[in-house]
Amino acid sequence: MNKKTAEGTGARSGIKAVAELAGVGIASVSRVLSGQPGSSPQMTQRVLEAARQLGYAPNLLAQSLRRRATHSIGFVGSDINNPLIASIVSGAESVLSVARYSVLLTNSGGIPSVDAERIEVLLQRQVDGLIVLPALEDDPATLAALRNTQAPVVLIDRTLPADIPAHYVLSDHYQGVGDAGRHLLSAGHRRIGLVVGRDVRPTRERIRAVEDAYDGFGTPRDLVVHRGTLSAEHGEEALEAMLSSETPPSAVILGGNQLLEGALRAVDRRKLQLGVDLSLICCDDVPLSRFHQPPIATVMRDTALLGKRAAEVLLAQLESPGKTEPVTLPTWFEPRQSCGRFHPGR
Amino acid sequence: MNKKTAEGTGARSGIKAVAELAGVGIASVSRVLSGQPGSSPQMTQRVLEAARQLGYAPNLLAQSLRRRATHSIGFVGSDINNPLIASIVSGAESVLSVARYSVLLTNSGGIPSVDAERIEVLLQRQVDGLIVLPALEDDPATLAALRNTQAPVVLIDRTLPADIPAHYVLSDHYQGVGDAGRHLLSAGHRRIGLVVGRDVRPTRERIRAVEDAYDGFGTPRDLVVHRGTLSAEHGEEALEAMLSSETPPSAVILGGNQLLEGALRAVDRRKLQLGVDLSLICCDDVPLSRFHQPPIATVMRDTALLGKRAAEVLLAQLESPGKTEPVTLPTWFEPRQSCGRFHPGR
DNA sequence: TTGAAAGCGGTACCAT
DNA sequence: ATGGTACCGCTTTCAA
Repeated sequence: MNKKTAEGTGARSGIKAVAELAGVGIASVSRVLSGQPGSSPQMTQRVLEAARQLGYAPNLLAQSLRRRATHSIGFVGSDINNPLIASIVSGAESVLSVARYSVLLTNSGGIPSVDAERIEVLLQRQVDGLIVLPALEDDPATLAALRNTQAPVVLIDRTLPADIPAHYVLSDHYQGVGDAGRHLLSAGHRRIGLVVGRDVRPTRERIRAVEDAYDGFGTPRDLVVHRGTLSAEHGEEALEAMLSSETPPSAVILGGNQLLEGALRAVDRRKLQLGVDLSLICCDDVPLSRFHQPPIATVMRDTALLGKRAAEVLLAQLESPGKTEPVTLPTWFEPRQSCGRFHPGR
Repeated sequence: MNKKTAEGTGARSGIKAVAELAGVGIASVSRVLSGQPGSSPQMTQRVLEAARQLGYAPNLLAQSLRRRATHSIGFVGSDINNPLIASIVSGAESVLSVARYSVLLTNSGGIPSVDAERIEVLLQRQVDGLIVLPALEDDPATLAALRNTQAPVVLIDRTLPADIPAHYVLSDHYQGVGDAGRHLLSAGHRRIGLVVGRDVRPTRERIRAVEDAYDGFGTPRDLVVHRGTLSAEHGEEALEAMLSSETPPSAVILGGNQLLEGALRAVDRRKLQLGVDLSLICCDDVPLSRFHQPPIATVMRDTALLGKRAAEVLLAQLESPGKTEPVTLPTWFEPRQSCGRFHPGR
């Protein structure tokens, strides 16, 4: 298929080689290739032809250095293995890639110091912007790293001190978990367990939501909060702990999808029947949970949308910087058999 | 906490500013900061102090341009939402990040032309290497893109024409699926359905494995192969099609984890009891599948390891280029209730 | 040991 | 419309 001689010898040729072959100046080549106006049709032809012959491909590194823009953004999350995070990344990537931005992905493993370190590296790589899901909202190193840049930063499901110039895309956990709580209370549950992660916005909102639900029922806040990491292991531990207490809760809300697997292990071991012996509600969808026996009631949200919105906010800032209002996306409660049927208050 | 004056004014200062503040030459700063030998203790001190004061952070773009190495690698996959891919990425990222490499992540959506395009962009960004999971093994554009570089390329679960210089990390699908097939055959199944994706290595190996299993039993190859994408939708379609045929298979092997959800929809709709009315085996683990009622038999593999090995092979090539033998990682069959109990051949 | 200067591969200003 | 050239921020001879 080689028309001429050295077509596609490997993308080694630079703009200089193209200029030589075309017998024109370097500046002209740059103009034509970057689609700037002010080139005669002949010039355009010659350059394009030469570039094609040499199989020229621009060195984006050099271009970025000179233009002071890399057309790349950094994503810092805890763990891409979490389908929640994966979905967010995926959503963000989809809108960024149509805008021709590349994504630098980093996993911090949920370790605050790693968050900070990774943010620093990404900034050194001169990313144009950052989408961050930090493990903590008040880690000094992370905050320092974030303060250390002019590049726009979008946070997902976290709120940072006001002195950090950042943009926010949040989920309305309060609504979904509130509905879940009210559902349980009107089903007669009076002692509800809530498994949560670290003290970040979703955790606070979920607790507040259930507390307010109790208040709305004029019932004492008999809420059992279990804190830890949002892992399957913690899900198991948390359920074990709650269920073996003197006065175990009759319903449990899991504040994270990863908890479900562990929770089910504990439930299985104790041969409890979900929806009968214990009501269970999970926050965030898990692939097969609606096919579980019984199906697992879930507080849903569109996680891909979370990533998309974050990317959109970021792109908008890249266009024209400025302050923005937080974007809040809905969550909703989907009752399923695992949270049982109504039965009169005890 | 600001010791001196302008400490941390934003990472705007370059190596030049450091040199000026320290009252030394630029070259010396570079030497000290990049840890090269041949600097007096005083020089080292002065430079370090100046850098600290200015909150200097290197511009990795400039460094990469000059060094002709970016310390970054590109990952091209179909869809990070697939927990399988997510796990691979995660595994790769974990070993790359300890080697201080950054990862550029791209989703192709399983579209061959997008694969090619994304590979091209990553190469223009001068990634030092590539880990690729292309949708097809013979897409001309993708192959051309891959041929277009000196950078080492590692393929996962794909084999390319011999003229492409690439390295391979593969799964031994033949073993796991073979065991699954033999399990079904000895349980008395004679007509087995196999749902697969496009014509890539895993698909071929799985078909071959079941065929050989039939042969090993001296039984006619009564295999029903259904081809399509590896989506939940296709899983549903495939099962609908197979189950509504005149002579439906009594057992089905799903050649991809995403198929399971769809398959379960079809099974539920028909009120079939898995392990009794129909035996089902899924390739690759799905989070809750072992908690399903009944638990889903699965052909397992360590997907994170797949990513780790790929990264290791890549790093080794970056150290010292050369040809390598394909790395093959095991798969194994885990029988569970969904594939029923033994019952005599019909 | 140290620093001046020549690039890396582009972009963009400025004069022609 | 075109091309020379300074420069982006850093590394790396090379000479002092």
